[in-house]
Amino acid sequence: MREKIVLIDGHSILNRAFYGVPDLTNSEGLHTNAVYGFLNIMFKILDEEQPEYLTVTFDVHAPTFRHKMFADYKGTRKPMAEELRQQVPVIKDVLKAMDIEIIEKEGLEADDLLGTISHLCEEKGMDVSIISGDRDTLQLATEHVKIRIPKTKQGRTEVEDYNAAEVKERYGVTPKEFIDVKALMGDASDNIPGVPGVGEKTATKIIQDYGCIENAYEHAAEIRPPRASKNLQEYWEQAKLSKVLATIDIHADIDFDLESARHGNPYTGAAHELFQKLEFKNMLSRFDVERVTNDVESAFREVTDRQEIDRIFSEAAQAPCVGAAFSRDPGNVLPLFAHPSGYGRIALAWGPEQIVSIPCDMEMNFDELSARVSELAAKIPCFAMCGLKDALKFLPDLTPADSGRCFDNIVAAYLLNPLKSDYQYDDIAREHLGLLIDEKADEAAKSCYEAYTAFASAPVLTKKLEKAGMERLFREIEMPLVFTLYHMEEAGVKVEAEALKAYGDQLGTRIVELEKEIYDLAGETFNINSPKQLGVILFEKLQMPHAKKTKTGYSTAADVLEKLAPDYPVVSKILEYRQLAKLKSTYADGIAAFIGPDGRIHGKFNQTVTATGRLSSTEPNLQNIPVRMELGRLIRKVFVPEDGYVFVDADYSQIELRILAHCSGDEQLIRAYREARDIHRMTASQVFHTPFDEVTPLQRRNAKAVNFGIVYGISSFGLSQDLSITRKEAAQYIEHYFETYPGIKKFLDDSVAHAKENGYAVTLFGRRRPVPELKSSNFMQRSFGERVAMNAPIQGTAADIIKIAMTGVDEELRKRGLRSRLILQVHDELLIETAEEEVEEVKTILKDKMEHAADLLVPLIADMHTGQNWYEAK
DNA sequence: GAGCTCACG
DNA sequence: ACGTACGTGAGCTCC
Repeated sequence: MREKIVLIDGHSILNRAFYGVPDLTNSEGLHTNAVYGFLNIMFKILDEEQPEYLTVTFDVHAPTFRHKMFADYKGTRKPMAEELRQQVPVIKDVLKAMDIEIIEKEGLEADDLLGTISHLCEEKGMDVSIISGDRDTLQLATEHVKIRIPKTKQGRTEVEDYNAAEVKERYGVTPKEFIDVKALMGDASDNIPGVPGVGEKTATKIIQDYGCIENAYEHAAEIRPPRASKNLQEYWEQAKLSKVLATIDIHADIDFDLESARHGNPYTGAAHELFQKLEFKNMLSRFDVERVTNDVESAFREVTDRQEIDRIFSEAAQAPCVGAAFSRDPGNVLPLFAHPSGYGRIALAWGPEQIVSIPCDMEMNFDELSARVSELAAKIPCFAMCGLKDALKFLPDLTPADSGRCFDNIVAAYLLNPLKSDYQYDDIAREHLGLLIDEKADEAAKSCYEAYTAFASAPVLTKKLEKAGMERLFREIEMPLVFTLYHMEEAGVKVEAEALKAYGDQLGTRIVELEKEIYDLAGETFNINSPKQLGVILFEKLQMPHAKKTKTGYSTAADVLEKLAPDYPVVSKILEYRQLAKLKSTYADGIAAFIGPDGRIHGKFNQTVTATGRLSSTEPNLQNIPVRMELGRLIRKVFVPEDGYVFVDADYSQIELRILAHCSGDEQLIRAYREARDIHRMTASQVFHTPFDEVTPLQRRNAKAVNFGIVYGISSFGLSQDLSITRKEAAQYIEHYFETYPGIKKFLDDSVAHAKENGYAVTLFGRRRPVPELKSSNFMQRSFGERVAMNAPIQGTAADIIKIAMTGVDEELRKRGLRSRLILQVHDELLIETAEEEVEEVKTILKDKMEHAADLLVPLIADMHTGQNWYEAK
């Protein structure tokens, strides 16, 4: 049995994969499609061939590819796309992690490496498979050297195989003759000139007749067509040069040690780690978890003995840092002792060898156990958990005053990279500790892992935060906020269930009426909620002119329908139906489902979701309750304070524009805010060259839109859409705007330049938002990155500021022993459920904390309102 | 689960 | 020329 080696043409396959696999990115924004495709091809080949040896070759400096798809008519080479370039070091890392040999040698092309190695191996009596996307390598095919060209078709990989016989069959010449064919026909992408006037057909014919170009040259007179005959003689030197260029060197001077190419077990721990990071989830099944376990587990202990538990708590109390994890234990046979929340086990870690998991049992229920952890947490220098907010309910000894000694590893990981979709402890362990967690571990071991991760990653994360200049952001804004958000969620907001039900019923009645009217006008019944069906009715059956299309069909979005509404009564009805259906399903019925037994909604405020640093709100979303339209706004009447309380609401006046004024240092804008001028009117006056007092309402509205646009990272197209004006007009507005406020132009340019240089945008308080899109070779993506780079510092700074205000307000209310509570945040607005006798004091506190949350070059203004419900207070 | 639509700042 | 405003979450349809 002949031994076998697989040789992979690294760049060529990576390139194939890049263009064959749709754009994939992991949650950190790293492009991964080429790496993914490469590995798919490699695994397929390895599964099939089971070779004894494996090597991947790369060109050392490969700014370009030889493949034709990159060549333009001049034969020059296009630079590699940035998204692909990024992935070259990644695939090399992956291969290294899999213990797969990589060969690259300065001054040698990958083809020459492939040729030489395959020749060496064949001489040793081995079979060789060369995996390449490049047909140039076909000249290397022999009886024992097989060229395998993968094709990615609709996600499936098919491979074309060529030994010498298949080359002859397909191209009519032997592999050696293939070189001569190429010497005659040339190859623009490889800068091989060939002989003018000789293409593939003629070249093949000539070589079939004469075997090589030298013999053809001797018989040049006989060659037909005459054009080829003449040119072969005239360009003979060029033909000889072309043959040299086209010939792959099979005797290159390289050190090749077969043993180091031996194919062992590629499924290593390091590879597993990388695959997780790249989020190649379906490839993880190739890994045998047993092989990638680590030795942290050997320190794990499950403890049930009372005396032992006592010893643990007294030992941990002496430790500088304790990591903890509360876990739900679905396998617990004694759910009796668990908390109603499901928590039934607590793990603690206070050293690399000190990792214990304590299940609840008949001698200690969860409340007792957590009470001991609470005491412990309140007296040690550092208490770390992956997700502290949800644990605070069981840690009554921890107060906001202790936040400096608390460490939420998830919040820290979020600050370091806010683009991820979630922050599980095992991801933190892998990313920040290089620790792989055995997915098959039982609950006891998993809780140990989580506690250990909290304990061990805290110093690592701290270091990284310091290095990124985010330590104060973390310590002074985010960690205190954990407590404030916990307080807000605990407090919840009272909702009048009956009134909400009545509102929903009212909507329901009207919806039924509208449905009937729409079906009458349409001449048939259909599902109005289905954009697909609606599109067919409007644009095919009723023949309305369709302005826009989506990927899948007609657009039926509101802005399209609004243009049709004046001409088609049915469209107005559909718009009204849509509005009401939304209000009923999302708000009336949706919100009602979250009212708890206490008559209140305890929605979640998420601290680690948004890219910019804002909070997000879920279950339900309390940050998008209707306000712009009166009918929707009425819903706010069911959000009420407790008896004896009123709502005090405050919202920042134009906080983002004020931040822009501060950050840009633009003198005009700063002066305007200091003088409390009407900013939109002033902008209109200057941009449209109109005296301040003569600005029309339309001009002011347009100027307002420009101001908004600036904050979003303005584009003439976006502005023109928003204002329904031409792009040219929009561009003029912007141009005038920047002439008026040169400081702002400079600030926005600088923001983009900073993000391009550093890879992230940054807020006034040091919060970072990575902008990987800026490196994209795709115009649209890159433009998006530029807008993000302009918007993120502004939106993010506003988020920083209101977070400071929130903790300030929450802590002040508590410090003064008031009964009033902060209950909602809506980005630039805070709502306080205020005890009637505390109203004046609360208003003072709220206004003071909001307006002095940051010291800017312009005043921060919070507008205050009170009311008996949210509708009145806004 | 993706795509569309629409509610908010 | 390219096709778009920035940031979210939820309900619905349809594959």
